[in-house]
Amino acid sequence: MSSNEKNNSQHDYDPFRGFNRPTFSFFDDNNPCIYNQSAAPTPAATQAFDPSYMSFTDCLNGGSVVDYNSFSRAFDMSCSSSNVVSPMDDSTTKTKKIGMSSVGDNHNTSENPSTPNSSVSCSSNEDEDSSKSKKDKQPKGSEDQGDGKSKKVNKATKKEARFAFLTKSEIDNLEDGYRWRKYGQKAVKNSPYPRSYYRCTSPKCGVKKRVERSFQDPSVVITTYEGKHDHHIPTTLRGHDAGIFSSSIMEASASKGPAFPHEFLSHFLPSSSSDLAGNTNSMQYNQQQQLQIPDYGLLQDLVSSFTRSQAP
DNA sequence: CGGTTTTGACCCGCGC
DNA sequence: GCGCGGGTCAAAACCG
Repeated sequence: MSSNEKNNSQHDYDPFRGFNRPTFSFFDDNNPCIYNQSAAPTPAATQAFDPSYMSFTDCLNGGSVVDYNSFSRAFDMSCSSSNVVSPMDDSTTKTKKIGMSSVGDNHNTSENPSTPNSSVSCSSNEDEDSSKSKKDKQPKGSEDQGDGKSKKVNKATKKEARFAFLTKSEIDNLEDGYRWRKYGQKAVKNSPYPRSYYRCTSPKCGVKKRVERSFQDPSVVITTYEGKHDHHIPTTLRGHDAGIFSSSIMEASASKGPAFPHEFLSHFLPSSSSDLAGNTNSMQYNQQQQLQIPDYGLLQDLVSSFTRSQAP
C-alpha cells in the first residue's frame, strides 16, 4: 500500500481526497446496479434508478440535491422489495456453502446470474452468522500450548452479524470511521485481486471486515462486515460531518420508522441513539450506503448481473 | 518506539 | 483420507 493511500485511509478527513469519490451500490431485485455519481450513468443504471442519481454520501450529508424522499426511495427499492429473501436465517447459516466459498468461484456463479437467490435482503441478521467467524484463535502462548495444537480454535458460540455491500471506488479500503488493522491478505481464486482482512483496532471489539475487488468489474469493491461494533467511532478521527450524518439518519429513522433499515445502520452506529445524539463527532464523513448481501455468492451474482447489464 | 502492514505458515471445514 | 481453499496467526518489516 502506498503511503498516500495509507494516510488517506486513516488520517485524512476526507477519505476520497485526491481520488474520484466512490459511489455506492443500490440493488434492485431484478436489476442490480452500481450508481455512479461522478460518471455518466449507464442506460441500465438510469433505468434502474431514475430520479436523481446520487451517492449515499450525498444523502447522508443532507446535500441540497437530495431530499428525504429520494433517500427513502433508495432504500425502498432495495429493502422493501417483494422479492426480498432472507437467506441469512438459521437455515442458511450453514452458509459457508453459498457464502464465502463462492467468492473465488464467481466465474461459476456468473454463469447463472438469474439464480433465484439473486435478490437482496435488508432483514436483520443480528443473531445470524457466518459459521466461520468463530474461528478466532487463541494466542499461541495461551494455556493450550504444549499439545501442539495451541492454535486450535476455541470456537465462539456467538453468532456474528454479517453483511456486505458493493462500492464503486478506486479505493480498496473505504473509510467508515472506525480504525482497522489489517491482519491478513489472501489471493482469491480465479481473481487477480487479493482479499484483505481487517479487524477493528478497538480492544474489545471483534468486528472484522473483508475487502476485495471484483475481478469482473475492478472498479467495484466488495466490503463485508462481520460483527457489530460495541464502541463509538474514534472521536479523534473525524469531525462534524459525522454529526451531520448521524442526525440525518436518526431523524429519518424516527420519522419513517420501519421503512428505514435500522438493522444495517445499527452495525455502524453506536447502539444507543441517545448516545449518538450527544456525540456529534462520532460519525464520519463517508458513511456508505450498504445493503445486506446474503453472502458472497449472491454478491458475485449481483456483480455479474450488473456487469452484464453494462455490456453493450 | 509504537502501531500497522506484509507475508509465509498453519489450521480448519468441506467436497470428493 | 486427502486435497483444496478460506481464514487467521505472528514474526519481520515498515512507517510516521
